[in-house]
Amino acid sequence: MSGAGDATSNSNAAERLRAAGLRPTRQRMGLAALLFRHGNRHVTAETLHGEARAASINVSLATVYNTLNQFKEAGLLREVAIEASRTYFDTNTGNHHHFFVETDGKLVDIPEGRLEVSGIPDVPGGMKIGRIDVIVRLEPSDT
Amino acid sequence: MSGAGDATSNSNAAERLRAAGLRPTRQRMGLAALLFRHGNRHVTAETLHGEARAASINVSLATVYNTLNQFKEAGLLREVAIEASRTYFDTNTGNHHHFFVETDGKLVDIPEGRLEVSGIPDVPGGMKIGRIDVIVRLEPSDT
DNA sequence: ATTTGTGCAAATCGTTTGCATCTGA
DNA sequence: TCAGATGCAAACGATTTGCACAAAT
Repeated sequence: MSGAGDATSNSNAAERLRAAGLRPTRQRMGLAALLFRHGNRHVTAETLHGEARAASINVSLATVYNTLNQFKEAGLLREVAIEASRTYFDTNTGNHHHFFVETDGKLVDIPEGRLEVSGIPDVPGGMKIGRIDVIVRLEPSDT
Repeated sequence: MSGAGDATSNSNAAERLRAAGLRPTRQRMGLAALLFRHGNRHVTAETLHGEARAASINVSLATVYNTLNQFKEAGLLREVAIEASRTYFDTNTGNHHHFFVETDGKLVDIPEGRLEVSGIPDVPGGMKIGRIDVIVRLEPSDT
C-alpha cells in the first residue's frame, strides 16, 4: 500500500504505535519499520534481532521479545503456533492460514478466502470458536 | 477395543513395544499402560509424569520425556503443536484434528472424516503436503 | 520532573544430555 | 554377560524479569 522508510512512514509508525497505546520510542519505531515495511512477514525474536543489528538499530534481544509481545497484545502482530520451543510472529493479523516448510522452518501465508474448513462438529457447551488455525506442513517431493 | 491393566494387556503392551523396536522395560510398560489404557489421550511430559507418580510407577521426568519422544519416533504417538513452550502428545496417530480450549489448556479430538479442508493453493515447487493440522481454538461464550 | 522503556545479566521454564548404575534379553 | 535403559543433576535454549540507567512526555 504505502512506502516505508521515509519521513511519512516514520510519522505513520508513530501514529500506529500511539494508537495502540504504545510510546513511539526509538527501538519500537525501528522494529516496527522492519516488521511492517515489506508487506506480511514472519519473524522470531532471534531473526528480528538479527535484522535489527544488521540495520544498525540498537536493541537488546530482551527488548525484542518484550516488543514482539507488546505488539501482539496491541493487535499489531499475531502469534503462530508451529512447533514447541520456537515462537513465530506474523504481521498479517487477518484471518488466514499457513504453509510451513519443516525442512527449513519457513512459513508462508495462505491468503484469506481461498482455503476453507468445513464439517466442524458442534462445539462443547458454553464454548464458541475463537479462531481456526490451519497449518499445511510441506516436505520435499523429490520430483 | 481391548481392556487394559490385566495380564493380557501387559503382553499386548510388550508386543506393541517390541514391534516398535523398543525393549519392553518396566517404565515403558507403565507409561504405555497409562497412555493407551482409556482410548485417545493428550498428555504433556509433566501431566504424564504426575500420573505415573500417582500410579506408583517409578519414573523420572527425564525418562518420561525420553519415552514420549521414543514413542513419537516409533509412531505410537503424535506431537501436536498448540502453543510454544508446551509440547502435547496425542495417542491418536491417525489423521484427525483438534479443539483447543485456551482457557484451560485442554485438547479434544475432532474425529477423522468429519472435518474437511478445501481450497488449498498450489504447493510451492518441489514440495508436497506432509500433513495438515487444524486447530479450532475455543473460548467461553458466556451464553 | 515524572513516567515509561531499555539494557544487561541473572533467573526461569521446559526440555535434553552425560555419566554412573541398573536391568532385560 | 552386555547392550540398552534409567536416574539424577547439570547443561541447554528460548523466553522473562529485576534493577539501575536513559529517554519520552
